[in-house]
Amino acid sequence: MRDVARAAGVSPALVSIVFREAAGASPRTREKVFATARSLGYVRDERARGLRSLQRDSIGITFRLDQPFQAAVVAGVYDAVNLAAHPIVTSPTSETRDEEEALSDLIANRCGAVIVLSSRLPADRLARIADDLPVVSIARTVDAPRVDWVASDERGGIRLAVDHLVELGHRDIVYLSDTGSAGGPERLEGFHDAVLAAGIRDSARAVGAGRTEDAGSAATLRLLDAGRLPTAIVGFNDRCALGVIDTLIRRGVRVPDEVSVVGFDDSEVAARSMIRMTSVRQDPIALARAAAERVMLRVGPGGGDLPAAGIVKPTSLTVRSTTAPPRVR
Amino acid sequence: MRDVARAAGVSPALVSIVFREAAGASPRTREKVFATARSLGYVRDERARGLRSLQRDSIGITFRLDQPFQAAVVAGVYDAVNLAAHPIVTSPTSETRDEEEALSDLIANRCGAVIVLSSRLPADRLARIADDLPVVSIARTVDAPRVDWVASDERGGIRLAVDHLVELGHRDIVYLSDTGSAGGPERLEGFHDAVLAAGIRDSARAVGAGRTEDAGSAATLRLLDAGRLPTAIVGFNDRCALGVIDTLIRRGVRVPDEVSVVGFDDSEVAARSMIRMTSVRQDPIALARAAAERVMLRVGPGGGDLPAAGIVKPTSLTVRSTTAPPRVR
DNA sequence: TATACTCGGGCGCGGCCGGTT
DNA sequence: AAACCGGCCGCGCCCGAGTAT
Repeated sequence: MRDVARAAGVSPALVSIVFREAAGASPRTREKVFATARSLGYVRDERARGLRSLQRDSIGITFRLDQPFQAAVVAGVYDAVNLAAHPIVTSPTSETRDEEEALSDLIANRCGAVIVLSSRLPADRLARIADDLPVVSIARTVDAPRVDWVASDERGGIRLAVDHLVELGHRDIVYLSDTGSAGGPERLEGFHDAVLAAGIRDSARAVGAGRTEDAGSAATLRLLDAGRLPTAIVGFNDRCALGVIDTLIRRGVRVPDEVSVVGFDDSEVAARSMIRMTSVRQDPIALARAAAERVMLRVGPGGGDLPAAGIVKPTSLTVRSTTAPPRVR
Repeated sequence: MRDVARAAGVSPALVSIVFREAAGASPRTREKVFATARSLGYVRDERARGLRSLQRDSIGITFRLDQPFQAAVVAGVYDAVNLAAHPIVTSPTSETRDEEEALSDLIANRCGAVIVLSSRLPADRLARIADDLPVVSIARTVDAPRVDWVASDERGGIRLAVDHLVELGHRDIVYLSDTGSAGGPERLEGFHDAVLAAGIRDSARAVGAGRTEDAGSAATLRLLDAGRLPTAIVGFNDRCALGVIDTLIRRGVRVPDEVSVVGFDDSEVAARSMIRMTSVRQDPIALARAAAERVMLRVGPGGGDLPAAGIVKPTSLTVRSTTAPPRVR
């Protein structure tokens, strides 16, 4: 900043004024300062800025690196946030880097608020963090004071899937559940609701599986080996459903001729590949936008006093080629 | 830190000493300070730390959010870097957030070095950045002074693919190229080399395509409509190859019975789904580790004087179910 | 002399002051 | 009155120089 001031022939204080877009500089000077800064490749020191400006305005995000859906949400958050007012700090998790580490990085950077994606932390842990700074959870409902959340209508989504299958004529339906994941309990409840509403309680059932291709594959193998293959399977998510399809095909079971399969997320792989999977769609951009608005409200003046809000975004069903009427026996 | 000092009954400076693991504190005091810090939920302010400690030791990374391969590399970098000595700052790019923005964030955080993944910036731009701080490029060779790079053996990878196809009996091979992407030119050269070496120059050719499913699909449609379908297609990457397979199947062309397809990256989708794609494998962990070592060398004492290094990591071929001998006509 | 601890200055910036053109 | 200057403080921490056992 000193260098820019010297090069532009003005005082450092004026450069500061220009960069902050504060009053007290002529348009001509503004342009001159910006120009010299550009030619010097100068960028304000974000650390010093954050350190000095007492209000902590940056927004931290934790997300899982290997989850494309979460990547889409993160991209959406960047688009929805006013970056000039709220710099974003990302802190990814992975197989070997857990959420606590990721959060601790955000706290070390003194973020003014954090957005957690599909957090698997217990509600009371999130609540403890929310004592210090606003927490907005995406794709995970949190029943805690002061923790906001934005999630898809998981219940309704599974219901769309079941209704679609019932309409096609299916009654023998299996839902592959994963209650350990964010949204898992809601999806399971949604399945039970839908099954009751459709009056197929005796022929439909849920079994535990998981959120990966391997989990879907293993669950399918168990169904095959037990000789209890249904006419339709609803996967916990697209990855799980992919494992189902893969395994069925390998065992010579045709999809959708013999077994229909529905996924959840409507991720790119469901849409693009030769899979053409019928899937429950949740809108990452809508989730991101809602969370961004909420978090900007929180870091704004008086935002700390707002009661915790839960925002539900609708889901829809994308019908493709892995669902069809059951074979008549 | 003041609060911790007060609570522990010591001076702030001593707390600093303890947290830095520097000499000058008794084991008893150390434990007491850590204990009170833990009970207060205190984490050092990363911004102030970086501001004061003149040596800029943090490592910035830019990567593309919607590229799973890059996500794997980022996870690998976290594992390979000594995080206590070198905090990592991530700065993702997306459809709407370009590399320059991402880099500017890293510069604003005064990173001591940056790792760029599959950068599409021109070499002279990277060189200009490298005037100010060490730059290590992953999955993109850079011919510039002071810019290190770590990349897979793209040439050799394509050659593995072509040799595999030739061994199966293919002569009529098309390579779908994308010279606009990192590694693109090398892969194209590798294709030409391999074709020459195999003596199939008259029947093999490269055509422009792209790096997405749509690009692969469009190129395939052009081949189909021109009536010039080869017996084997090598995609620029897995996503491109996926588009190829998808389009072939929809047009009633069986894979691999009528046309063999090879991808590049050996990403999760190639391995897991019902695709079972033969693909050239590059090792994200090896790339990450090499880059991490290089960057830690650079930020270390005397690291600035090292000449630029290019490190090539070997590729391999993962043979699955999308390649087979050509149909005898 | 060594070990344990304290003190004070300053990193780059923001924000406020009185003063000058 | 608007545009600008110079200076000072302090955000939270690091660190060299100092003090006390």
